[in-house]
Amino acid sequence: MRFPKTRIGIRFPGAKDRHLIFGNTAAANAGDTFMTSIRDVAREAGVAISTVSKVLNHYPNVSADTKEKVESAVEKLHFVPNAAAAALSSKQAARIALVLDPSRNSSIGDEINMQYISGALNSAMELKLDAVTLFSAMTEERTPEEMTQYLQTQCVTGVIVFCMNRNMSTMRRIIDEQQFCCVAVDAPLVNRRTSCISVDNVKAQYDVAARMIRENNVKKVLYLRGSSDGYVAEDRLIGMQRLASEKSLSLVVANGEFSEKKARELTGDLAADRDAVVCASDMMAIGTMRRLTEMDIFKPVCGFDGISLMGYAGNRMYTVRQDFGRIAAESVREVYRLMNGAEGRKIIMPHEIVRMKYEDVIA
Amino acid sequence: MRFPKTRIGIRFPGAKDRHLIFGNTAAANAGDTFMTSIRDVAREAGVAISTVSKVLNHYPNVSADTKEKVESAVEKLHFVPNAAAAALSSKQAARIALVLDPSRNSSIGDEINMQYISGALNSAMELKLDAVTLFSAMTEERTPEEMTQYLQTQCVTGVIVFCMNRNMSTMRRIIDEQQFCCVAVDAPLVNRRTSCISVDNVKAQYDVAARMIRENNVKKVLYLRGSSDGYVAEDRLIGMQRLASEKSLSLVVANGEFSEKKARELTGDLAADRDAVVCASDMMAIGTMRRLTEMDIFKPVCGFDGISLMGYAGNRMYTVRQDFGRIAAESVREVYRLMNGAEGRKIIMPHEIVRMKYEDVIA
DNA sequence: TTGTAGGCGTTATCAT
DNA sequence: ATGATAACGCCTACAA
Repeated sequence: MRFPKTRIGIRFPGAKDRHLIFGNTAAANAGDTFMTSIRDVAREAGVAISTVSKVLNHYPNVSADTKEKVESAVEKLHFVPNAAAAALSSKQAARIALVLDPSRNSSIGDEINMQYISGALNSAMELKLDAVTLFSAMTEERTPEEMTQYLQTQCVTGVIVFCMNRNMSTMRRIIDEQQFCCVAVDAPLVNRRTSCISVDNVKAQYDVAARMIRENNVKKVLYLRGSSDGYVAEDRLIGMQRLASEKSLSLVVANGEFSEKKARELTGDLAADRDAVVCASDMMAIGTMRRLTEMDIFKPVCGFDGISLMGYAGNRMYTVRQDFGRIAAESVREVYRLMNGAEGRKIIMPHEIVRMKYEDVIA
Repeated sequence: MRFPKTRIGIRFPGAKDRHLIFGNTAAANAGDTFMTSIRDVAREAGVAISTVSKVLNHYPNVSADTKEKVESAVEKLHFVPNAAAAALSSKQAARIALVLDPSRNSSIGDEINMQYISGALNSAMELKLDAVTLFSAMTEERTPEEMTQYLQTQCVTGVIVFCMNRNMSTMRRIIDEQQFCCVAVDAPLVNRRTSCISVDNVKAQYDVAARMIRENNVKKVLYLRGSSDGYVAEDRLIGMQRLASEKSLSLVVANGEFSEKKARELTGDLAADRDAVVCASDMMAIGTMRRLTEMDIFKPVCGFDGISLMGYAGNRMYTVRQDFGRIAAESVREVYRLMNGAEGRKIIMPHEIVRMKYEDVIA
């Protein structure tokens, strides 16, 4: 037995013979996969391989004439360069990793993560970056050294962390070590090769609560804050506190941990003598509203994120809409900038105060 | 100017000099990235490169002694083989592509897609396959030739299509051409190198409707079918028809197109004289239920899919729960089988009739 | 059982 | 402006 048992793949008989007949166009062995290579293009265009490479990579110093010849050969042969070979040769892969946490609070997390993914993938495609998606569980179960090796192995040079929180020690080390270009979403981490991106959480929380308070007569508010694993919870709390002090509100703060369930409980315990409940996330807002409905009392509630589930949650609530797809797209652009040598920086994305209703979310 | 403008990446000064000093451990030029290679491992273990390779790939015919030496060297150096080089060299990449459609009916699609993704990625990791995710929009805007090239370029040998429908001509061609190992989810496409996987849609639709009918006195049912772009709609309809004829039910069928909105409308138009509404998807069930509530009448409704949004939709409804994560995991295992030479086949996954309530979906 | 050497498709250096 | 050619890191047929 010559081949290892665990190896994967279809055998390509004859693949090794191809060069005997120079080029592979003639080697039509059954089962062989035609990988039209740069060599075929070169032959078709009647130029050297290196010239083709120069055309493909938009080098200067190629005559318009040869350029055209090469391009038409490329077209004719449907040639697409082999990414693996390019990466191997240049050691400069145009490859980024997206790190997500799929296990966040189910419904909400799914919607947000899908928006992240599709925003990122579309943007990556435009920039001709290819992307692999990883889960935080996968990064955190590795040591920083293992993770570094893994990323190098995969020819990844840029990483976008969509779920950065204080418990992610491996990713934290990766960021600190600055060996890769990173973008941290919703976490205030910046260095020469790391940028961060988020909405202005302080202002957004302030804004949405202010809007709700302006339209209702509220003096005493219950604020359900998020857990402090994430970095955004503090900012949002600050926004709320700022509003409370400006408007001389009575403020009770409880930790709802971004959990619908926890918010339900806290609402039951603490909401009775409050005029309104401000929640640091939509899921908590939904839990709160639901509980209030069960208790058969009405109080204004507001959330944060702008997920479509809010449209199903009964009463219309104010919330902060973040455009997650756009944030992801911008993150990709930013990591691209970094990969081209730019310095890390902080990016603030716009937000919007909205009122979600069923009619708007239904398709 | 020597480097093309559009190139990506951080320069690694000195990278090309490394071989002058044989091996790269000594070449600690600033900015250089240490790619510990199989060569380093070989040196550390005092064996030949090919021997290391054999150990790594679990070839037989390696003495336990050298095997151990190599393995400890690997561990010591945190060595991880370079996937690009391996793929390039062997032309047998352990790489699969996941094709999804993120634009399906928002909420429902997000939840399902995330379950697909996480199920697939986890399973891929176990099998040491790496996965790239693509969107159907990306596959379908390419010609089959371009797509083929692209996949080869990316060293992809296996493809799982989670959103296969009759409009996807490019993927259809890819499947028919049998150049890649494919798994089609929810589409009855099988050939030597293509498997398909889904629940038994006929039986599932029959089961859930039967359950609902048994517990309510229903004689006349409105069935909201799905659009026929997808392959499952027909099967579900058949299941419903079978039940109707067995139980001598009066059956009215309308095309709800898997749309919540459409289901609302149809409910308004057609439900009045019906005893119950059976929907081919949860989203339609939600739309239906919502409309019935607005009309202030109650009729039993059942859905299909088992998404958690059902828990928010008010009344408890029966639905068919599919374990999308498990389906995805199984799909990956199947594509792995195919990549190892197995033949395509049809796989039926189990389903479950459930009644979703708020308490079950809240976290 | 272990080692040697040639090749995978591309990029980059250096002549021409 | 173009063309040889040596890497890139790994795999594998074949020799030892």
